[in-house]
Amino acid sequence: MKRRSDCPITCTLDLIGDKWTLVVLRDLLFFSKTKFDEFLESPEKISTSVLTDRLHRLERAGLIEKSQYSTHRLRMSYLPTEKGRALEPVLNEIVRWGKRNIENTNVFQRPDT
Amino acid sequence: MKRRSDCPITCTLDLIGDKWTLVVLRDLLFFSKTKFDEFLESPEKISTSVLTDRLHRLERAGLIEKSQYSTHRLRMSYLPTEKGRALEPVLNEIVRWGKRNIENTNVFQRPDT
DNA sequence: CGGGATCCGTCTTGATACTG
DNA sequence: CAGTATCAAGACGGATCCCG
Repeated sequence: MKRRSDCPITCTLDLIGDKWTLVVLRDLLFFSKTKFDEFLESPEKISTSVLTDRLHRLERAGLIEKSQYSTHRLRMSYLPTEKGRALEPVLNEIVRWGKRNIENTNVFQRPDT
Repeated sequence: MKRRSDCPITCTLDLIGDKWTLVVLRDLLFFSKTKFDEFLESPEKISTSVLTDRLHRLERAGLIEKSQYSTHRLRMSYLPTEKGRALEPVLNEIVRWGKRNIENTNVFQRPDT
């Protein structure tokens, strides 16, 4: 989606404000996933086309960096940039809210939740 | 979207993780908008059908409450519940990130940004 | 007239199957 | 392993309709 206004909330949401993107970011930031297959394994069952799309968007937005970590066979890894890691507080607040306001969410073992 | 897992992030996103919902929440929490028309006036130009849908979802999720504020003529107002107001920290973190990491976002005068 | 609901064409997203 | 191609499903925008 194109930029819709100059509001910092709207602009941020235009980059990351959809469910699949945030699931990918969770996997990157909280579970340190880096490979295509690892993202596919998450319980939400993202499909390959959506995953490809979201990884591209995140890369274009400068939130992750793609690199080949093996010379023969293409083995890609996706790592959050500084800018991407700066989203952790946002994710943390979402976790806090979710745990307090939604029943039956799991324990989710991670630092400052 | 139905609940996809027991992850607190995913569950939260299933409720509020789309751009229009969060724009409406911004208007509710930061700009104290309460009336249908006020939401329509925002620069993002939400359409009436989408607005109707999001207000319903937020109401069903228990994040806002609808009430009639005038006896004759139906004049509705939408107010955040306790649970809805608890999302402020999430929005605040989004604002912080947006202002730091996206060019040309506006000043957005609100408390703890 | 305020406050929506509904319909419809279009644009976007997603699930699967298949490939370099 | 890391995607693309294809096609189906769903979300959106705008107009119009409806009801008190």
